Amino acid sequence: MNSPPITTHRFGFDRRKRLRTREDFARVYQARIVKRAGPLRVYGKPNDCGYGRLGLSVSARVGNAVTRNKVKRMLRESFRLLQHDLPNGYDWIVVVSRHEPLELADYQRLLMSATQQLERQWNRAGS
RNA sequence: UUGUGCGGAUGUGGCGACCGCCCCGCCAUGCGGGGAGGAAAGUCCGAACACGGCAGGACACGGUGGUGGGUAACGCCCACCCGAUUCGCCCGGCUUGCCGGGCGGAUUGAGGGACAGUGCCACAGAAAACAAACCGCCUACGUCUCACGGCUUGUCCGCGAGGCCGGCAAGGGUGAAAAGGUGCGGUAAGAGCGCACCGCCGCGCUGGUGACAGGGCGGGCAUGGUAAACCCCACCGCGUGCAAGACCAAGCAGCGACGAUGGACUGGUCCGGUCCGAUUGAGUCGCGGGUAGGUCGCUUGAGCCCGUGGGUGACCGCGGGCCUAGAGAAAUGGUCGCCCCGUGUGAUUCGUCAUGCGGAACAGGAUUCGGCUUACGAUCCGCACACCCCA
RNA sequence: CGGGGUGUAGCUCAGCUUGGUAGAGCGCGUCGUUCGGGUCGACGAGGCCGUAGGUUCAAAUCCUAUCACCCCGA
Repeated sequence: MNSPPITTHRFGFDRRKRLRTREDFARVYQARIVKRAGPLRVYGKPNDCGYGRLGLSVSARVGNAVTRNKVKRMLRESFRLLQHDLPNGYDWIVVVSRHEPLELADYQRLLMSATQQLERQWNRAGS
């Protein structure tokens, strides 16, 4: 309580940790490794950055601009808080289909299970 | 008092802690400052700005449509005019519960022209647009037949009934609409046939910037509806849109067909203007190849606030103050605590206390402004209606 | 962000230009044909023309707003 947790982890989420170009997205999509988790489809592919990066794809079918923004904020916040617990060194793309927005904890749980399944799949393919 | 509808105003409360996001600045591992809306929405209008070398003319096409004003401009806003609906009061008429007129209030109108022309008006109905006559009404005039009466015995007169030729458009009926309305006179019956009032048309007068209003003279009346049908008139409009466009960097590969008073700039056509071009090929079409990175445009603007003056008002002038997102796979969020508000439950010494839930609707900048339209929880204000209470 | 289009029977569409009767094919139901089914033939049901206003005597059609879906543009 009176001693704040001393952590070496930082929970920032700046522009370097996002997928920003057409090539970034195309490279992950072309790996064609995808897991479904509730309303989310998560694509994953290892990168050589040494940290995880996130890209979001939320089409207009999900809802109007307000609900799209809300979903994207939830997913970014989930990734930000979980970024040291998720499998390290991957590029992720989360594609969202139409649904009612969920709580933050639900998105965190969905993201965690999908990324762990993807890592197992990559390890099997590598070995 | 409560509820509903319409119109208007406000637009997710305050403080703090931690973890974060976008932009800017600095004495730069950090610190400081700024960070969604009234509709940011729909993209329905109008502009700014950019490019098309110039942005010009005619036709076509599209838009707007009472008048005057506001504005950079508008299809927006303001004031006024006119019409429609409704309510109240007054007057007149009669068939006494309806019709007509005047005044006032409220609401409302995409509100130029239907005597420039063309088209359409289904069904019903006799007739749907230089009127006509189904039922009906009439027998005065003309004529025929029959009955009766008269005396001057006739191709006579009177009277009555019926028919024909006719007269009429009041009433019935049809329809969304039937060719001015009401009343009186008039007539064989009727009718603007005549008159009064109202309406309509023409001419001129007065008032008003004007739409228009008022009254005068003349005309018995012609001129149905539809222009959110074509169209006519007046006014406006060149096209494309920040994915406009300017610059930098990177990268590639060409091949085939067609092709000449031809092609490009412009789009629907033509004119004007500019440029390119003649088989060593302007350009068009098809196939194929390369790039999808960066900087600028990018936020100081018909800007906002306050005061003051002018104007009925929209709005405008003057003075002072302020700088208020500018990112581009695209930011303004999450967790928690306290206060505050609403509400449920329990306790209560009726002052409150404890605890649970909720703090919201419509919705988020994407070049920028001015409008319009649509969406919207709660609170407040105004109007209308309903209900309840009191008198 | 900008530009354009479509909503009509269960499905695919016509009708809208020039306003008065809502139609076609497939599908569905009943009957006939057949031993039975298919094919074929006859008859029939099924529509607030996406929604809401307006113009008109009259609107699927004309005008305005709104909702949903689809396409195109560096």
